[in-house]
Amino acid sequence: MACLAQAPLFRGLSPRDCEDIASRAKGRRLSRGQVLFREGECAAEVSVLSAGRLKLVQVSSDGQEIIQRLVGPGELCGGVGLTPGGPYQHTAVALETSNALCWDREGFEASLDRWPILQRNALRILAERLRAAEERCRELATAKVPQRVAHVLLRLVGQAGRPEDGGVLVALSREEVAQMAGTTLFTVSRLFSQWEALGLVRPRREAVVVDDTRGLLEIAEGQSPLTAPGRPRFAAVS
Amino acid sequence: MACLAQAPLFRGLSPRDCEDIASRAKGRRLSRGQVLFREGECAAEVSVLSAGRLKLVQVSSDGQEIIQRLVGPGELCGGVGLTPGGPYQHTAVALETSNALCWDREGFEASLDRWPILQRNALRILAERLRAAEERCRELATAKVPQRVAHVLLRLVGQAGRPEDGGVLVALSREEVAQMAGTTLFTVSRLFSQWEALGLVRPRREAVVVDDTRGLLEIAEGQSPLTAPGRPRFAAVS
DNA sequence: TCTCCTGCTTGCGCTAGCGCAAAGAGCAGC
DNA sequence: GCTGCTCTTTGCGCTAGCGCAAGCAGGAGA
Repeated sequence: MACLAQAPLFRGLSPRDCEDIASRAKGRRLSRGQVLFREGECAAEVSVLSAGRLKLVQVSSDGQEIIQRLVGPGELCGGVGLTPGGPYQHTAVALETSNALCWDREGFEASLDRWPILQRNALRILAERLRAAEERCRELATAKVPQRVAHVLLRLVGQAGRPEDGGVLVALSREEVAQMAGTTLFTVSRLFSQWEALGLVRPRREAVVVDDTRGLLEIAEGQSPLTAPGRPRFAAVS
Repeated sequence: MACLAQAPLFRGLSPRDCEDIASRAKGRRLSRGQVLFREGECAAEVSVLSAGRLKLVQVSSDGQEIIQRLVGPGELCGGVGLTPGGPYQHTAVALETSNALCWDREGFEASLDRWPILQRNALRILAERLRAAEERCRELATAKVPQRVAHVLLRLVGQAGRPEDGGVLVALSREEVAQMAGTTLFTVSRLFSQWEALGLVRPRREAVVVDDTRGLLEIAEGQSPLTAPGRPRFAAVS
């Protein structure tokens, strides 16, 4: 339960209050592939992940799946801030064996009222998440595919990387990376192959080892010749 | 000041409290093109628009501008939920003559503490905004350009449309529409021309009149042959 | 009325990236 | 070991949409 005190949601709360709140939660265990909640269902619970990792996916009307976000230990997911009775926005799928603390909506909102810091923290978390989502929009709207994939990889290294002989292993399939970057598994595969030739990454089955973060950063920033082969566009000169 | 009571932020507050809070605000008048705050500046204020319309823009490292959101009367913008001292996420530019009520960050946060409903409302607003941003991500990642432009137009009809002989006039330039849909002004112009031939819209200078909402909806949903000329993709059959 | 300016249209060429199909490569279970 | 399954790679063709440039047009101001 020590992890709870470090969760952004509980920052500033006394350990005693943390424990009080945690004691009201129901613990849920998920093995890889299991679903914590499903997009469109009535949002009955709010959860904080205590161990493991989830992906939050959405599926568009034509059946395309995209990954909106990964959730790691200490992070919040579920029906936060939604209007009562509203549906979950995502389907939460465990990427590995995970544990979650789950409160029913009513109980959680009662806690928000009782500990104002909690509500303040929730506001901060949503604001930060909104910032991230808008940044993603900006990137999808303006950046080329290689830049986006490189950026996704860099985020994943920080968020879900495990050290692996000299590099960092990111345990996601080509398809999942594609679903985070807004492209196809084919294109991701091709990019990985190119980057392997440059010594940036080592492709693995359902994973990739990142060796040269610096190099990926250059691609993500668009400084690499790989992403800016022609002439870059200029602003009008006065 | 009657509009304040209808602003989502103040929902559930007594008129008396509304007035109290409003009296602490500084009123600002903006004429078309003026800037209320600028991306990257220290976020000193929180604002509610009382009249007019703003666009919230971001510019990416390579100079591309995108429009993240429009703000209408009663809507909130500025430094909400940010960590103290953090920067504004957008530049707010008036699309027409506008009035805003502005609180300094400290005063606003004090009000949040004093009226818990206020904080609850802010949470709802951010959650809704997050939902919208994620939907936009999904669309940018999965939908084709004509679908996205049609969808932007439909949103604009509701958000910023003025009735105009039989249709609804949306007063944004091709470029601005492009910046909302993640494409170029050329492509938007071409689409408008096509749609004009179908009787869906009437292009105007720095504006467009939408005549057939239904037709645009079909394009946005991808049911129109215009957006799905080839074979649509299928899920694998068992 | 003429001029200028800014925004819009449209033709043209081009390429990034998609989508398919077929072949390879790990991994599990028998 | 062999078999089958799923994930991945890669060649190939194709087209949506970008980017430019040239010309058009609607307002504002002189």
